[in-house]
Amino acid sequence: MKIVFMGSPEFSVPCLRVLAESSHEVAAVFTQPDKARGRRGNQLVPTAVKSAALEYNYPVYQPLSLRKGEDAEKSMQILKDISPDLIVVTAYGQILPKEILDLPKYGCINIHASLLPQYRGAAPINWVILNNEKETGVTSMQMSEGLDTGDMLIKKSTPIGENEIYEDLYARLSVMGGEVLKETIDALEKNTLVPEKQNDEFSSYSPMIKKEMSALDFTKSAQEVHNVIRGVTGFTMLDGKRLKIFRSEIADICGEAGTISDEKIFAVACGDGKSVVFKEVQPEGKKRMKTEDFLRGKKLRKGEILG
RNA sequence: CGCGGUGUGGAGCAGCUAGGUAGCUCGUCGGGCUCAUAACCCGAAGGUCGUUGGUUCAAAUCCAGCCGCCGCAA
Repeated sequence: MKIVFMGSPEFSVPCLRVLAESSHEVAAVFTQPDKARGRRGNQLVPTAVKSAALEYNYPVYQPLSLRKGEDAEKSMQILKDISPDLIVVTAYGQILPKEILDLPKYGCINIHASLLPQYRGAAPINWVILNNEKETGVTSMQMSEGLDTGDMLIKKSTPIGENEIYEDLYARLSVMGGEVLKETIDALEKNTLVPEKQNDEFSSYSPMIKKEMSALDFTKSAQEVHNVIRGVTGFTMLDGKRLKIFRSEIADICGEAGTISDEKIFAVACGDGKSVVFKEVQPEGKKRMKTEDFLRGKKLRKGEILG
């Protein structure tokens, strides 16, 4: 088959590699435009998918939009010229117009990082952790006009560990995404796919993550604080400086909410009489490090207030 | 030229404002002790103080450029 791939972040890369290692032809790769990033000189940074695509010498297109403007028209023309049998989309970051959805013979297939119909939308991996889910997965679907509403094709689930963080899950689901894509395409060729409609009654939506959501509120329960740290990386203030928290655990240590309840292991008391123990942190201007390393250079006092 | 931080043995840091002996908490290695539990005691190795140049009798420290890492903002 002649396939066009659309994706942007690291999550999409395993899917692209699956296609690259298959017998199918990748005729083009669409990804988001390079973003200005960095503090010095605003350097342009390509997406992970672009970097990977260049390894295989695939033609890369980075339209600003597929829906309107000059880029959209050009893109449409490019796609028509290619006339792909299938378009594979995963975490592309743009909504495809119906015209494109209808273009390929087999339509467009999307790989989504949740067990649909739950957690449709942009940030399913963050939200399953924020909501303390015990299980999530990857679903492939035949794309339709709605956001992640298409008929489901293949679904794979995986348990979420108590202390597992967004990064861990992201990496795991990313690999699973590749596996699901492979199975989906194999089944498509053998014509053994059984599309299953999504039950909208059980659907839920996971909106984009906002920065404020990372601010830790220690008046909440330790579990809730723990989930924020795991799901979106927490941050708080210590000594007037910003401190990011990447990993944590819950411990039965009492204390006044928002104060250090055990200075030797960096435990902070929460609103429900338990504490979160920071396991991996990053001080402002410093590298990310394990708490034990952080504590070698920084002396904490019991009762010290955070936030 | 968006704002700012930072670079010191293997790790995390102090020292820099007021230039003059390389320090702390760990780790590693050797020895002792034997359960004091993130055990303790003694000893040792290990550093061109990011880099280049400048000032100076003397620079980790002051000045300038460059490189690296990072937070915020986009």
